[in-house]
Amino acid sequence: MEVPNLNEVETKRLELFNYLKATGIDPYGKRFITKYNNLYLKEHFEELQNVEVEAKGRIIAIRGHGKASFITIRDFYGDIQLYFRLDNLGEEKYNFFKKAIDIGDFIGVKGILFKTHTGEITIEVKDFTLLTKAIKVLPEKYHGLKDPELRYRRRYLDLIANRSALELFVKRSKIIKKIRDIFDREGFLEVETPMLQPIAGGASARPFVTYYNALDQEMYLRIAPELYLKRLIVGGFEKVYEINRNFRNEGISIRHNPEFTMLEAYWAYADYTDIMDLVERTLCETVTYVNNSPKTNFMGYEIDFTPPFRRIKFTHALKEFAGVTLEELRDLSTAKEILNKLEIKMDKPETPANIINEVFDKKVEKNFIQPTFVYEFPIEISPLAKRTPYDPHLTDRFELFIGGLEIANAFSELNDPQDQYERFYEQMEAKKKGDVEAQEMDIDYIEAMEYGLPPTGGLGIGIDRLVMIITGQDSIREVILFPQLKKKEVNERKEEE
RNA sequence: GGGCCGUUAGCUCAGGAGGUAGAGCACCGGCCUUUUAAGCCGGGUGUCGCAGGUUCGAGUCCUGCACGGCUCACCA
Repeated sequence: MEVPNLNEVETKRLELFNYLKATGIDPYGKRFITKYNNLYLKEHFEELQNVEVEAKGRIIAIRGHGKASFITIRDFYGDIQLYFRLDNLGEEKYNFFKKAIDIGDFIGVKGILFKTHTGEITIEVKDFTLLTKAIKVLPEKYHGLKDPELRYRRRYLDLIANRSALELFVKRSKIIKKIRDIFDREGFLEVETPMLQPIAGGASARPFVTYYNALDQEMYLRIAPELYLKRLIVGGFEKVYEINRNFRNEGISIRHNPEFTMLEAYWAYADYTDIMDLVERTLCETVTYVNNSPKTNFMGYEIDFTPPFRRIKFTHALKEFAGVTLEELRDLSTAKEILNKLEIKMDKPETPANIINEVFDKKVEKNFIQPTFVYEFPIEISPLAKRTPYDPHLTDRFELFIGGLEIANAFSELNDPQDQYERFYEQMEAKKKGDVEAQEMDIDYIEAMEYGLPPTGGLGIGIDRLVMIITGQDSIREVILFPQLKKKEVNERKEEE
């Protein structure tokens, strides 16, 4: 039998647990579906007062008074107080409670709903049943669970001890549900495309590599669904979207998790200006829905999602915050002087693409606190976007920044297969020169495009970051239930025969 | 990967300048039939992250390692 490492308290509970089993009481109980949840009982007190009701939940506090006790139980919807009296339960049952029931256990009760002298809605319990016995001790009730490592590794404890954590993830669900509702309403169809891809395309990032035994080939966890979704547009879908995970084999930080949730959407016959309007109304409606206001607080800023968002050309943003022009950055010798002046160190090859990226990342992005569309991105860093009609060095592409974070990326999709081939070719050249994030040639995708990709507007929204901003969280780990942590044996068990 | 900081009881934390490890909650025993961070009396339950080193003596000083946080790099 396997015996966990337990402290003295836990050992005693385990003995109790064995005693319960021996005396025919199942410490793991059975079904106990109640008509009302704890919140409902409280909200409908007027009509349920003096009525016999049932309630269930985990015990989070016990306040004993000798021959009576107050217990607080918690279900998903809320807490409710229970009043256990020796007179009501009888000696045997009350003593069983005193002896065998602890904080952390799940119980089900039946009793009369009333209000105490201090105004607390309470169930005067006539009978109770043990639903599940807890062996481990819950974190402390007042200070909660603070240790970030424990909170992330054992998120269930965080959810129990810190009600705000649970509420935050409920809010995350609501945000995603609302976005789905809006896209559905707008006529988009939700689809699923491969997570395992033979070529990791659609973004510039290092992929996770895995191996598929049956096919005897390397596969990649997707870094984006983009190229598959556009194949669907070739196939005749007009409005599709996908909300799911992307995987990027890169550093973890306060705003990066290696697996993160992305919304991608494609809208045939539209362009990036249509997408801009779609993003504006989607975000404003979503924020208003979950916050009861189009405003949020993030990193000490009040952010207002009321349309229209600020719109600024990429070149103007470069000029305004870095004091440089695209032409200067495209000229290698001028660019080097600028990098020096701006005190930017380049680790990557000093190509125009990398230099433009670097200057924009370091000097420009962080300035956009209120929702801001930066549009007409340079061609060098936009290998999948359609060229701007009046300037072949720019693309019909925008990124949306909020709170200094990149939240969305969108463009009129490049649908010229010849041009796409050349752009992929340039990416391959960059890769040969050591750019590990450069994109791969995807001939199969080119071929799809040769059958005709109609003019299409495409969009990607980083859902985790959006949730951070809407819920006011500084760290992406706070909005991901199980953020990526390094492996650690946190719960070693000693083996026994 | 670099820098800084952290790791002490189940949880939240304190441990001056090296001298037998502390508090609150939780838990155990006693009292208490409307409390709610219930209260009162008594009880400390510990591999001080791990491994070395210095020292008569290390939670404390030194080195290495592990994990975490922040940050830089990386990441559109």
